Amino acid sequence: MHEKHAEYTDVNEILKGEHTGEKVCIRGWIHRTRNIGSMVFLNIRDPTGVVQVMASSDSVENYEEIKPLLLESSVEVCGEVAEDRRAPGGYEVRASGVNVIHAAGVFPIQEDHSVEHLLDNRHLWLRSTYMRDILTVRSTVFGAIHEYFRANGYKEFQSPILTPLACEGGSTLFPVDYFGDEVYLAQSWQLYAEAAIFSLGKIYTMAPSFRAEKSRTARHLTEYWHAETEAPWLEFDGLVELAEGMVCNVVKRVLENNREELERLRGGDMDYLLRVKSPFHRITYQEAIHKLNEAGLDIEYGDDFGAPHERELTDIYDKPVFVTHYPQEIKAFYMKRAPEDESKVLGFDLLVPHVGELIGGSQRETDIGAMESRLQGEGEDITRYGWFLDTRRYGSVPHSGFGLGVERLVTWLCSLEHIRDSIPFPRTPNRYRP
RNA sequence: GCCGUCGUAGCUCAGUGGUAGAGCACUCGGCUGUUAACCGAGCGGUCGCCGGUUCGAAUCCGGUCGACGGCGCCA
Repeated sequence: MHEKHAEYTDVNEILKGEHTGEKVCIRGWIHRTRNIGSMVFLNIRDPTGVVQVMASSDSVENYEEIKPLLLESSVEVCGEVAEDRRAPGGYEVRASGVNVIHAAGVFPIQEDHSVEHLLDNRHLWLRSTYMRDILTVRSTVFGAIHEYFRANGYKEFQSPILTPLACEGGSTLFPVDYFGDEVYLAQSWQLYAEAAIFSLGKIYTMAPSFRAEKSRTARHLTEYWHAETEAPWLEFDGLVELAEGMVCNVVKRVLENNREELERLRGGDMDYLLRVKSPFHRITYQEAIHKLNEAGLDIEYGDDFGAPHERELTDIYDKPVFVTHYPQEIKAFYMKRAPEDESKVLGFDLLVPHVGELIGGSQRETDIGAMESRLQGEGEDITRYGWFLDTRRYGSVPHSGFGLGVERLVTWLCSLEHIRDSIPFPRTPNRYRP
């Protein structure tokens, strides 16, 4: 046993050659181990990287204690850093002391693993380089979204998670027993936000949203983080610019802060991300239908896009693409009609490769009569929207907002096969554990 | 909700009607420069579950449960 050390060195500093020849102490977990008689090699992982430690029966007094250590045991190691081409990464720590913090049991995750096994052991799989890289990018994404809105004068506003009403007719809600009454887990912040802009002005949030749809796809979660914004006096063109600016800021920040992680996750293909700068492509729904028909897909004006249509549109363009001016029949009741053509709405979707719809937004309808007839047309009980309709009764102003699926953003940035890896503990129709 | 694939050792899988297999992990032994170390030995099973066909079922049939992949719906 050696004495406690006040300072520990990050593994990545050793791998950058910053401590060669010095005595350092590191602490972390055994990532891999190789034992050849009276010498053992321990690859030690900390949050910054993995470095090889060499310990022999001559160099450490408790060699017999460390020789049988299993993967993921936690240790402190002190020793001299040496540059050595035989070591993975080119550097190793030649141990003079190894302090066993905890000798782990047999770790359930081995080299061979299935998707199912990794999901069952998600709490342990978080330790993988893969998950660490994604969650590091995710942290930057959350920070960049907060930063963008605050830098543009937006205040953060919170709405309730337990709510008595739906936001959009079609979506399915998770019911919750509220002392005998039925309430629901929120699927959007928007309706409450539309009440708050009259007080705070420009606002945003990042909060969980819940959808009880049994969507079995690589881009749906039942619980996801929803970045939403709402602003008074903001009209459609300004809204599109706001969305574009936000995405650009996130891309800029992850490229600045997480270049290494992104290169590992994207297999070195960074060209696409480096292209993501203003302006994005902007086409109308009508133009999109035309493009799709030209490309040989069978879709008529008035149909909503399916996965193949979104895929084709994102393939055509080399950057994210805004699709605007959808027919009002296929969009939500709260979207404002386009003044030049009442059959269309001032709404947009931002489409990106692989994940499809990243953001949906609109200028909001302010005509209370139009909203009421629209809700009735969808079979909604208008009395449940009483308080919300008050936002159109007392000093109504033009306003706009959008919602972004944060996990879809992370999935897109990291080029993930499935959205479940963009969140630490994914909730999907078939899975709510661990 | 619809379509499809798969459930065999702790993990990844092979096994198409006749005594349950391999690699890895783990345990023991060997090895002073390993790179997913290597060599030898050992441990390890209600073949998802229920029923049926058969002299005999991991294998064929029916049902059921679970997971995964895709579509639809959405962010």
